Parts: sequence; structure tokens; C-alpha cells
Amino acid sequence: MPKIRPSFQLRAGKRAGKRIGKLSRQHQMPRAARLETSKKAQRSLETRDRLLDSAEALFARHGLYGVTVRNVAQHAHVDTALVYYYFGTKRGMFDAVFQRRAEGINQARMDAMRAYEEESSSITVEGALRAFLDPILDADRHADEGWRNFSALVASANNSQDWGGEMMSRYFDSVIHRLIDLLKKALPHASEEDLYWSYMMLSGSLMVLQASTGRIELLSGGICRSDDVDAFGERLVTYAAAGLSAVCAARHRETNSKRP
Amino acid sequence: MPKIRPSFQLRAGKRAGKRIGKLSRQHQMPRAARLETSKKAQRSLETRDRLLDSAEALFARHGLYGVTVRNVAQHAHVDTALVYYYFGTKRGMFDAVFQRRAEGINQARMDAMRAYEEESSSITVEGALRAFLDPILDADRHADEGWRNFSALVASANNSQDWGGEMMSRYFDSVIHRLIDLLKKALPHASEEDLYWSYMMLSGSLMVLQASTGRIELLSGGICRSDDVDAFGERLVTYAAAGLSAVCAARHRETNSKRP
DNA sequence: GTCTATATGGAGATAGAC
DNA sequence: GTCTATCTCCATATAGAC
Repeated sequence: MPKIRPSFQLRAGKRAGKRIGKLSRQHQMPRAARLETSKKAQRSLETRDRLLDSAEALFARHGLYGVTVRNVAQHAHVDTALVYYYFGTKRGMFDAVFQRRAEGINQARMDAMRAYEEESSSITVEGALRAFLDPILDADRHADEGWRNFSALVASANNSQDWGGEMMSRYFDSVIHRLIDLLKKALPHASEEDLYWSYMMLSGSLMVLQASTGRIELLSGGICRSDDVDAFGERLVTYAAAGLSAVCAARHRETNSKRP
Repeated sequence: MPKIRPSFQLRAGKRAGKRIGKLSRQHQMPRAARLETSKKAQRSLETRDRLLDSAEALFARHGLYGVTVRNVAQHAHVDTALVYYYFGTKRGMFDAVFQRRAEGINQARMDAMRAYEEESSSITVEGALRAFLDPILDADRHADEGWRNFSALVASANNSQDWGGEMMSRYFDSVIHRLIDLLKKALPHASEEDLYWSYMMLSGSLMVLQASTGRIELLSGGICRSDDVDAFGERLVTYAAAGLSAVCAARHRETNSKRP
């Protein structure tokens, strides 16, 4: 079996690895900790952010292998060598794109689910789904273009076999398990299999909607628009809640009738 | 805005384009029409098919840009130059992978939906979905590894913003519109918007299941397996039928209550 | 921090012998 | 039909001046 596009991984030598460690720590340091926030340092952070914005947009549309470091640098109007200065390798930049937004949104979703669990007397499927989905739908609705690029990137990572899975697990598994726990309380008789399969189907639906591929415009002849978050947000909750309840109910009936 | 990896598209000169036309006609000709099915011609077809098998597997896992022509040739134990002999360009090979299987499966799905419409006295959402999905689920269940690779490729094309949309529209729009027509008969009061959005969500669910990313194994700790077609096939029909009905019912109620 | 220059290797594609 | 050899361009990445 041939190795697939290993080039840039192999060529990112040990020296590059060392440099990443050093630099990423430096740049992740909270800004307040740096006593002199000089103009240069300020501009440096802006440059880094512009690179991440461009990377986010391009990786979302073309995937990890469909974008070159030069593409990103040109899109950000920044010299190519700076990518290596800030992120060490192409892959380092890719990871940084994820890291920048994932933590914030995950925190919001965890908070929403905890709040829902504490405040509501009885947990429903629809309520749990809303707590799980609302933070990202809200962001889709109100945030800048950057966030929608990030959504599309997550969507395409979710369907990718080689570079996606790792990312998805690292950043999203905890949120998903939190949702599953909530759903168990809403549907105490549901089997774990049903819940996991149902989550996958929900996840798929969310991803096509967030991917913004323009597919629904073509298919519907312009009746529906991919950026119409209000149109798909409500429908997604309704659809998933009904689907999930039906799957768990059907299986529950079936197992019950098998052991009378 | 920078051009993204235009290299191989630009470098595929006019001569290559001409060659594709000539060769593809030659190779698409029904075998019976060729009087002398010599050993060489036989081996040629085998070589071409081996290339397509390898391309299918690799493109499914790594996407269009994640695979090189050399990767495909090595995987198929075939000389790299033969790729250009048979398909003209890398993109030509990619397209050929789609063409090889898409027509057959689409015919089967059209037939299944027509048969369902003619044979059943009243059309139901679940019945329509089964007619639409069964041919591909059957193929997933019984076919060789090649077909499962193709499914995964379609799934990843569906989520890709640059190289996917074109393919999906070209090969699948007609089947989808046939399904929408059936659904309109099952739910005469449903709005077109609801039907299109619902289809998108169904499509997303189908794609994650077919993508075989190994995501559900990780998430469920091994309880569920991506290749368990029986497990997800039935659940998909149940889930989608319930979801679709709920979306259309909810919207119907809402519009009715707005104009009393 | 930013830019210039460059090393090194692999990409897509073609010509032409057999 | 198949393989060898090769062209040209661009990829990731680094060194070092400023």
C-alpha cells in the first residue's frame, strides 16, 4: 500500500518540530502577561489572525490538501515565510485554525446543556437538542463570516477519512457524550446503540447544512438558501427530535416483544 | 483571491483534452461490438478497471487533492503513464470513477421508485424512502469492497465545496427530484421548502453513514460498527420518515394558523 | 518580525522506443 | 498497450540579511 501524500509530513523535520513547541507556547501566552504590548507585538498578533482567517476560509472550501501555504499567505497578503515563523508547519497552521475557535464554542455548549439540565424539571429530547445546537446556530446567525467558514471546515473534517477524524474526536467527543447523557435522561429506555446511531444521523444533517456547499440552491432552484440559518435551524430540531424519538421507540418495542 | 491548485488543470493542455474524447469513446464502446476480443484487448480492459478500482479506493479516503496519479498507479501495480493513456488527465480518471457506477445504481433507484408508485395503492413517506434508499443499501450489504469505496467517495464529494457539487448534480439530481415527486404525493400539503430542507437532512444522514470514517466506532467505544448496514439501514428509514413527517406537519400547522 | 533567496523533492504531463 | 526517460512547474521548508 502506497503512502499518500506523506511529503509535507516527512519534510517537516525534527528542527521544525522543536520550533513549533517553542513558538506556540510563546504565542498562546495570555496577552496580559506580556508587559510591553508594543506596536510590533500588536501587529504581529494581527498578522497571525489574518493568516488564520485566510487558512480557515481556504481549508473549508478545498480541504487540507487542496490548499498550499502560498495560497494562504497570498490570501492574507502576508509573506509565505511567516507561516512557518508562526506555525512551524502547514499542519501546525491547520491545527491552530481549529484550536482558535473550538474551545470557546465547546464551553458555550457545555454551559448551555448544564443550564438546561439544572433549570428544567423534566428533560425532553427537543430540549436537549436545543441546548446542544443553539450555541452553534446562534453563532451561525450572528457571527462574522469567519465563523461560518469555521463551521464549513468542521463539516468537511467530519466527512474526511484521513485528516478529519482525529480533529473531530479531540475537540468534540466530550460535548457529544454530554448530549448522549442528557438524551438518556429524556429517554430512559433507549439503548446505547440507538442513541449513537441517532446521533450520527443528526450529525450528518447538521454537517450538510453547515457545509454551505450551495447544493440546496441548485437542487431547489433557488427556493432555499444555505445561509438561511433560521430556515434550517428550526427544521433541524424538529426533524432530529422526531427521528430520534421514533428510532428509540421502534427499537424499544421490538426488544420488548422479543422477551415477553 | 488566489487560485487554488490550478496547476494540473492548467497543465492539462488542449492535446490532452482531445485525447480524452477519442479514447473514452473507444473504451466505452460495448465489448461485443469489437470483433476481435484479443488477449491484449482483454488485458487492457482489466488494466483500466484495476486503475479505476484503485482510484476509487484512494479518492474516497483522501479526496481529489490528497491522491497523486503516482499513488493510484502504484496501488494498481500499473505504470504511471498508463493513467494518461487511458484517461488523459487526473481529473479524467476521477470522472471515470463516478461514471462507471453512477448510471447503474441510478437506473436501479429510478426503477424501484417507479415500481413502488405503480404497485402501491397509497403512497407513504416510509414507502417512498425505502424505494429511494433500498437499492443503495442492498448494494452496501451485498456488493464487493469496490462498491463501498464508491459510496464513501460519493459521501465525501457531497461535502466538498469545490470538486463535489458538480459531480453530485450531474449524476444525482434526477433521482432526487423523482423522490421529491413521490413525497409530494405522500404529503400533498407539504411545502416545497420543507421537502427540500428535509431531503438535505436525509442526505446528510445517509452520507455520514456511508462515509465509513470510523467515527462511530470511536464515539461509541466499539458498540456500533460503520459497516453494519443492517443496523443503520433500518434506523435511517425510521429516523428520516419520522423527521420528514414532523417537519412538514409542523410547518403546515404554522401556515394554517397564520391565515385562519 | 519581516522579507529575499534558495534548497530539495514531487507533482502533472509528454515523447518516443518497444 | 506498455514502459523509460524526462520536461516544467510548484510544493514545503529553511537560512540569513535587515
